[in-house]
Amino acid sequence: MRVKDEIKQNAIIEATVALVNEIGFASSSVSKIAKRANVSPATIYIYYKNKDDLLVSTYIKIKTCLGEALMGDFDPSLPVHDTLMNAGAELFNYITKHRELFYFAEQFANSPYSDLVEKAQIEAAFQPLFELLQFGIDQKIIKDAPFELLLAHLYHPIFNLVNPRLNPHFKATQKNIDLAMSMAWDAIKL
Amino acid sequence: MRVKDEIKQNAIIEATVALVNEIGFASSSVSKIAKRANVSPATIYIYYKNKDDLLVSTYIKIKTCLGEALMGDFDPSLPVHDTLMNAGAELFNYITKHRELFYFAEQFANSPYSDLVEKAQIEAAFQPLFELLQFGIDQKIIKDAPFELLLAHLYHPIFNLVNPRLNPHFKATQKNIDLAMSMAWDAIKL
Amino acid sequence: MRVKDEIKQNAIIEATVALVNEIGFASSSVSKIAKRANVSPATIYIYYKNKDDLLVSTYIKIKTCLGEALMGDFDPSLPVHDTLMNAGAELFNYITKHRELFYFAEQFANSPYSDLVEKAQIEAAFQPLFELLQFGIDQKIIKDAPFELLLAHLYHPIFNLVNPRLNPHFKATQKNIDLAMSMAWDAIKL
Amino acid sequence: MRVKDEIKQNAIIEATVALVNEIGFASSSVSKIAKRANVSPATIYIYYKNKDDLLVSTYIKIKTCLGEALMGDFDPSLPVHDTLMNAGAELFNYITKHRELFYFAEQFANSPYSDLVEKAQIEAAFQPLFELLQFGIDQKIIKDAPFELLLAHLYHPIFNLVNPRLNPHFKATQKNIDLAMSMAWDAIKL
DNA sequence: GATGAATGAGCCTTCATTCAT
DNA sequence: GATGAATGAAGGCTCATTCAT
Repeated sequence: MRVKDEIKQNAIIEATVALVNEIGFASSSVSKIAKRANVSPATIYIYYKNKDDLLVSTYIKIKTCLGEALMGDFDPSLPVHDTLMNAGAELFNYITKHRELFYFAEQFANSPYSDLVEKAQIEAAFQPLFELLQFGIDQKIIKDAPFELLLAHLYHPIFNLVNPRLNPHFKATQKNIDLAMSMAWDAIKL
Repeated sequence: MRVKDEIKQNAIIEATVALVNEIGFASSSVSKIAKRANVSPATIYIYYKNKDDLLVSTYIKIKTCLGEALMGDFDPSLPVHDTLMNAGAELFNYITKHRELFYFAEQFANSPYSDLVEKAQIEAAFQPLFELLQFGIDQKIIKDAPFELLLAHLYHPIFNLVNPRLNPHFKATQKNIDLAMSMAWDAIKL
Repeated sequence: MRVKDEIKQNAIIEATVALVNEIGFASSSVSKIAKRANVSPATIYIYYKNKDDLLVSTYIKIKTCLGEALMGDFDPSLPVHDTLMNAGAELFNYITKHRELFYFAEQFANSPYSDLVEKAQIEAAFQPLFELLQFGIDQKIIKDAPFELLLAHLYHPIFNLVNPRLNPHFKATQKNIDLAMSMAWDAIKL
Repeated sequence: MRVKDEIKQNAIIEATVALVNEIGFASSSVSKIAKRANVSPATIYIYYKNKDDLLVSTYIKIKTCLGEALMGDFDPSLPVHDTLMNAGAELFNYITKHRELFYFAEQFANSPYSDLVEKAQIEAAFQPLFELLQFGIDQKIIKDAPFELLLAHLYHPIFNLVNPRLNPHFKATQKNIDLAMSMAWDAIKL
């Protein structure tokens, strides 16, 4: 018998992301995705249970990747400040290099599809960051606030700024990014 | 006649917002909205050119309302800090009182429908805020950064935190909101 | 507004019956029926909740019609024997005149769709027949057997014989029909 | 090798019959049957040319079996009446013991699939019965009527009564079966 | 202005079948 | 012989929109 074809699966994922970015979430039908991936609609149902599964799986994959990119190389010997700023730079890097994936994830997270995701699964990928923040709080370097609050000020502005749908005029220059990160630090530092 | 019209139109808007919040954007069909509003599908096309127009108009209306609520009573005699903090509190108030409208707007802004909106039209509603920020910059009270950057740190964290889809665990207590606003001020103040 | 079009509805029913007889039950898709009825597939869903509803409704309509044809003019003054034989002739008449309807009903009754039918609804249409049989039993003209048993011998052979799928070689001559009915009488008479 | 084959083939047949009885004819897809039989869809195409062939073969096998069960031990020394009544009892026995097979066959015979069957092939299996009837006619024990007519009265009522789809309320007690057979005899005897 | 009927296009999914291993 | 992957076609149904009243 034939064996599942990784090339095919990747083509499906890429087609999904690309199409969603081009024509949006609601208009991206299974058959359009299939056509884009040069695959039969039925083939998609070999790799995914249904359309929801396809989208959710793609989102989780992206999000997990992002987590790894962000926190893959936390250096415990560095000061908290430096590590967080590095991660911010890394985040910006990742987004710039994988714009397609990022846009898809943003659109997904703000859509009702997001409700289908086991949130804990994603939070797990960000565990190291939580631990670092806790350490910063304990060391009285960072304000003693819930994680969500800290993250909302630390990284979310970047997410927001870098999204052309939300900030069409923003220029993602190095200077602006540095500025954004330094403002973020001002927000959370004690 | 006129009165009747407005009742029907409001019913349509309310149905749209409610349905989108319940079953999501893509699943909210015109006929479902019509049924929810106790109106014929055809009637919707009397008030709106098409489905896009219905959704876009609803979004713009909400966004304009929000702008008015936020900046309706800027008191030029108050310090910049106080005015911005007041507006933040007002923002939070508005969201709490009109959760439905807010959720709809967020989902809309992050969807491809957003691309259909003339952004300038909405920015106009926030002109007073821009002027205030510029004044703060000129007075060397606020960091000299592009408006988007300032706003991304000033109000966007609130938007983010208050959205249960993005932050399911966040408790919107007064203490947390105050904390968030004070962090926001730390971020933008010079 | 437009009003529901009886012509259209009849076209749908006729198309359903004709198609099912031609290409069979399982192959008769909604869109094929629609095409045959010169109607959009969507239109069918205005008149019927779904495919099952279309088929079940059609069956019930046919069965009810048959009941009326069979027992529409029971003459209480005639002997039981004559009434039953007349009804048999009527039954044969009806089948001959409405072969299409009959074949459809037979195929339906023996398919799993049949399970969707509220049997009581159909039995109601045959109440007069049950009463007549009971009268015959009470008068010691007919064997004292459950109704199903009597009917299985009285009319079911006709149903069976007249169905070319089950009896391709049977010639439905008057002589054969008369013979069949007289055999039926021999079976049930005391 | 050979043994293995037969096990697999039987699993396929059993799965087919069971599934058709459970979810009906039209919904029984090849892949569902395969899953039920713990076999790959492709495997079915090793044993059968296509889906039609699978169903038709299964039907013919059942029908042939039934013929053998019915007429396997005709005893020429017995009176015609006794032989026919015995066969009736045998028929009822067979149906009771192999309900699944019987239901499948009934559904099949009344569906368009039935048109694919070479009828002569099946009639052959019932040759002894025809000969016995002819003998009864010649001996002036049985009415001189076409075989179909005789059979329609002799055994068809049993088929009808015993099918819960057609007679949901009928109780197949020994008394009722005996009664049915005696009525059948009354119908055909001279 | 307001309506429910009507529609062709398209939705998601499964089908019967074949392919490559 | 046996398998699961792969597929174009078709399945039932709903969509955004227009028509006739």
